[in-house]
Amino acid sequence: MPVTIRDVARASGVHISTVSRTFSAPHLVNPETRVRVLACAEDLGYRPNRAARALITGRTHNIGLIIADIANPFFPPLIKAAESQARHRDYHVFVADTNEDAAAEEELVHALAKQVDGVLLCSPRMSNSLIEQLSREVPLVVVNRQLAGLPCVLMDVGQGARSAIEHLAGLGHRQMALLAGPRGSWTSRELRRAASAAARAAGADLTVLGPNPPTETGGLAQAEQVHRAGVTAVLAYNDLMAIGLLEGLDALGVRVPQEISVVGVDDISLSRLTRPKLTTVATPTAAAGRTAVDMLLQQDTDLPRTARGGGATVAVGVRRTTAQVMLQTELVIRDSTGPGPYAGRERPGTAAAGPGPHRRADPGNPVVAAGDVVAS
Amino acid sequence: MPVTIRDVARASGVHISTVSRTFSAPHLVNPETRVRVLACAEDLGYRPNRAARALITGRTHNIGLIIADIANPFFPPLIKAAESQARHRDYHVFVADTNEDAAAEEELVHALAKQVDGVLLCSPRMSNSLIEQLSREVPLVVVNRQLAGLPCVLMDVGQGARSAIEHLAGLGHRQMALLAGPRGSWTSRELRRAASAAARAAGADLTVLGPNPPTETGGLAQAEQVHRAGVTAVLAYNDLMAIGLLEGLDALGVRVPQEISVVGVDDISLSRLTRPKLTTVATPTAAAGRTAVDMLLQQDTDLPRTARGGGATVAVGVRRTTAQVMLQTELVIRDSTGPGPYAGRERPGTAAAGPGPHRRADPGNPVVAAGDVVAS
DNA sequence: TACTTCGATGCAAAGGTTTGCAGAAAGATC
DNA sequence: GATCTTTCTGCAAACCTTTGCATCGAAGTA
Repeated sequence: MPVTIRDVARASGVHISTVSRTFSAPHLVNPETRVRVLACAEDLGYRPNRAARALITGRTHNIGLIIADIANPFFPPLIKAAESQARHRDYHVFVADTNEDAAAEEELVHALAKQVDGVLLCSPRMSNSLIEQLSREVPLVVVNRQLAGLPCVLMDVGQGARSAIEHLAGLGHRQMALLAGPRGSWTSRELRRAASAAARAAGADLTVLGPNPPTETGGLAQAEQVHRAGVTAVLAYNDLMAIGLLEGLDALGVRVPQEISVVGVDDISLSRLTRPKLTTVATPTAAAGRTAVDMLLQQDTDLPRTARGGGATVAVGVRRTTAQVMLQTELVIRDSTGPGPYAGRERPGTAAAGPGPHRRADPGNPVVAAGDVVAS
Repeated sequence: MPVTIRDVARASGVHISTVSRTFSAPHLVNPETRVRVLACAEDLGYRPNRAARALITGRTHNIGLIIADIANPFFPPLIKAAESQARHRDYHVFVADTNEDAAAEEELVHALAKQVDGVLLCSPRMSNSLIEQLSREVPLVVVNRQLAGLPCVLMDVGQGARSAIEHLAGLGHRQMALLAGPRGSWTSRELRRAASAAARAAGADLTVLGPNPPTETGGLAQAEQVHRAGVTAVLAYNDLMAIGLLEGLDALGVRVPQEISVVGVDDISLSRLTRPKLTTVATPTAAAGRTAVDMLLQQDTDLPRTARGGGATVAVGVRRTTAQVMLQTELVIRDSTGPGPYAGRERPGTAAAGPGPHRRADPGNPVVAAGDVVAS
């Protein structure tokens, strides 16, 4: 029933190899023949069987996309961008969800390895060493994790945290809390590192609460803790947690931003819809998706998959380019942050943020810190 | 470099066919041999090549999932459920996003057809006839669209709309509006049909506004229109639009629910977070995802794909079961609906909804309306 | 002992495509 | 007119599995 290359060949009176070339190397076939073949193919509704093609070329034209949680609104823009970028290059995307589980992650990489040309690992929860190990099984691009020797797409949440803390300090806050993210998250560590340093520089105290699940519930559950800690400003690991916190504080009768200021990270579309609207560190998720796909496909064209032909395939030192791309973030000031108890009594050296809300700019050009590494 | 079945065969001193059987028909191989082979396979890190297997068995063990818009929070729970159900059965899910575009939908079905065993078409925007035509190319299960002769998973939004309208009428509303969804949406038509009938029965007027894009922006853009229409209650195509509408009304200084009551559809997690919290018709999205996968895989085991062997494969009338599953919805009353101008002056026959908010019950058992159809 | 049965394994074809190589026909060069 | 190119097409092997059939040895039966 399914129409194969053979049917087309028969219908157009040429050999199957000519049909094959009509599609994969058109310049090698006579224009007249080509149009005839194409007409027949169109007519019969022929579509090349990708499995068969994959078998011989070693390329499936699929890429895997492993993410922690589709339900987190942070990811869909990334997925959409990755998908559309992939589609442009005639690739398809396999999306898989790990439910924030490191074990599921490993399992999925294995399962995907043989049926994709590469995997995008987004916000992994696995250990670095495990990721490195898996990268020997299938080409990997890692998003939101820095890993020497592997291509990474990073968002500069450190800079974002710094801006957020400076913004808060500028508003006169001295007692702050950081709602940490899940264990195993590079972003969370990065956030914590940068926020601590920035707080110290601004002469403010920073209490770290967590780790927490990166969800509304995670934020909600910490509301009381935050309240008891006596802080006047909070930076949350992501917007979802910030929103949960907003909920929880509201339930406790704590007013935002009058009593406590809240800052999120990600700038998901939801953050414009809460009351008060959320001040947040915008991360360029779509750009990250696009960039990651590009890097994977780049890497992929570098190293040909099938070593057919001649006997002992002497591995002459495959050259793997492992660029690391750092994408910029930006603080978007809305209504969930306001003056703290020390407002007006600012310390010198802490830059006061301008009064008007920043509008989020274009994702901007990636700051590329490329490095070449020669692997075996 | 990649380890094949041949490597395992060599290492364990048996023929490749024995290795193959060790995995696909273990009962046919001697237990001792089996453990030896398995040990070698484990040792070498062998994973069967799914492309090669697909080529001969005709099954890819992948399924395609085509949805209108991943960024719509309605879909992620469906995707997660589908994925986890598929994984249980050793299947993987290809997720693709059409950006609400009917043409992209068709294109994607074609592209996916050859590399999946079946496709889940969620909330399609294509015409019925096109869907039917595509279903001859690849097994299809349709979600949120009723189509004779094809397996469908439906949510009873009609019932939901009825409950919503009755709830509003019970609160004393007589002038209502329906914010329609996108063109081509079965759900939107269904909603409109049921809401109109229910409004008529309750002696209320129902103005239909739309079609609209099913997004916050779509709802926001209609706020002024709604205001001008002089209605006191609105049923929106989905929660996202309802939330956008909430925004827009707020901007116009219209208070919800004091001046206008708003009801959404879907019960996305966000609807608990808006102020006021959204009254909405909960749809069993996760159950829909699970059910759809089950139906697809069921259908798939029914009709063997490859007709190898014996000469003319006389099609003796393949029996296609085309069950249609209708899942129940439920009205969840929160804070965005309140008394209308006719409160207290209720007409007999309109059941007043209880005051306490309904808690959403378990997804419940599907109401199955199964039918057997003999196709060629 | 001769014959059947049965369980385990090997053999080889098949699935749809790509691709190096070879052959043919046509055109160019001398 | 012979030789060399060039352009196009055909041939057949290869990719990695699965699977119907054949084989073979051992156990069971008469």
